[in-house]
Amino acid sequence: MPTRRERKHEAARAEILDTARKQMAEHGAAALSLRAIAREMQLTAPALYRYFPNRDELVTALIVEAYNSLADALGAAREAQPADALAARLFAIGLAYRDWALAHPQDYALIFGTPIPGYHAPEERTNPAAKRAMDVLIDALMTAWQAGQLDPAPEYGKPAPALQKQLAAWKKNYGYTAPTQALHLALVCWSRLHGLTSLELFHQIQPMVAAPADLYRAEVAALLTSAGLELE
Amino acid sequence: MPTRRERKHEAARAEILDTARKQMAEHGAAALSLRAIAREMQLTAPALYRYFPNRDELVTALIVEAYNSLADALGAAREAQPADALAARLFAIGLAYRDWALAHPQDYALIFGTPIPGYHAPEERTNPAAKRAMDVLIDALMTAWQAGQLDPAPEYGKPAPALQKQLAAWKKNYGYTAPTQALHLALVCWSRLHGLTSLELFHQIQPMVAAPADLYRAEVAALLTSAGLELE
DNA sequence: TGTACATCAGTGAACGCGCGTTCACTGATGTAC
DNA sequence: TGTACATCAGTGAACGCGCGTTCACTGATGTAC
Repeated sequence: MPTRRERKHEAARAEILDTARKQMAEHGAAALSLRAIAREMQLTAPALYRYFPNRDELVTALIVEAYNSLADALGAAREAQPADALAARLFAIGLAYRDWALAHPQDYALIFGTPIPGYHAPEERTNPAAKRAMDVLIDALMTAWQAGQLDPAPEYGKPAPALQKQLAAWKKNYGYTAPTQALHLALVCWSRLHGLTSLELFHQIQPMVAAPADLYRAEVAALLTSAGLELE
Repeated sequence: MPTRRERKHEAARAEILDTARKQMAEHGAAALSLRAIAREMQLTAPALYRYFPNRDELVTALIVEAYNSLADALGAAREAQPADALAARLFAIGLAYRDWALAHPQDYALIFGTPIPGYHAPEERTNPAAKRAMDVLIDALMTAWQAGQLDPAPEYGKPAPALQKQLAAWKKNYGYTAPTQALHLALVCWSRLHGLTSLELFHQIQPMVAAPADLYRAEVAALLTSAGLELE
């Protein structure tokens, strides 16, 4: 049972993170500064040290929250589809990836963009959060596999021995029960969703295709084909 | 005919850019600073203003050079394959994309990562350089199309009308003669190469698959299948 | 219920640092006659 | 070939700025008896 004081402390901490996110949205993740956050909150900078031992810890907290936010968004998109509509679920997850990125561009940049100079993420804390997001994809594919609906296109059918070995190691490390084929597909899905999203968010693709939504949708559909899943 | 003085000026300018690249490699693109460059060159900071009117101009020059370097690398990879081995050429381009990124991580981050805070790229100068790189891909696909070897997989066969319209606009804008199908495939290739490369370079994928080379190679192979091209 | 004490939030001044950019300047390198 | 002048490279001091972090402190909020 948290005391009144503890609750206040947590609320203040949350407000700092919110303000930080707001700053990121305005000036970019790399421009994050304790002083600017304090200024916006009408506090002096040293006050923040009651809540975070230093700037890096604040950044780490933001990263972890960003991964969780992404995982929640992907999970919610999946749950919005009927439990037995496996293709629709994967499709929804695919679209949700880009939607989340567009809605939280700075969180996206924080996670997937250039690392902030001078900051090094403590992997033992960021990896579990990252895994949560990845697991939404893996679960969707594993469920499809269990239902006998996963039928990878030939090019993804038989991973080469070298790749097979890597996938097996990953599977063992993380304790997955899905076949390595499904894990391979999960990585493929992620990287293909990520490729277009990243190019769009960092303004690489707009000079060529101004509104990449349709391009993205087509790629998600192609992804389903690669997995052997069919909508409807 | 450049005078001796002009040649010296150009050489000094080039040395500044080299030093900047070196600094990027050490501390990241976002930490670029005129003073640090001057320090390393044993100059005072104001001296750099003889060569660049301000910091942003230097960053722009670095970006343009990075795009050109990428375009050169992709072009060289293509040329290293026989002119009639169209599949092999596309495969080589695909592998070269990642190789270049691994060899020039900071140039890659500068181009494709989070934009540097406070810097806004002048598109009229960076776009043409970006186009040079993209054109290597498009050329390869267009050549394959002209040779009647391009046979897109069904999922990429018929772009939906909305997408078709976007592709047609791009084609017209840039004056391409390739069919929109080939242009679509070029974007797909790029985004799929980019997705994995970006995840690897920004250390997203290593916790799962420590050595992503095989995964990447498999994706490039899958890409050829999507285009209907066959190696050998 | 009231008092004595401990805990915590936040302040204000200061630390040493690095940044981009300007300015008036010195000295060397080139050019014109 | 020598001299007078213009051009350019680079200096050193200064500008105003923002940063993360430390420290000793005040005042308010809670706790124990």
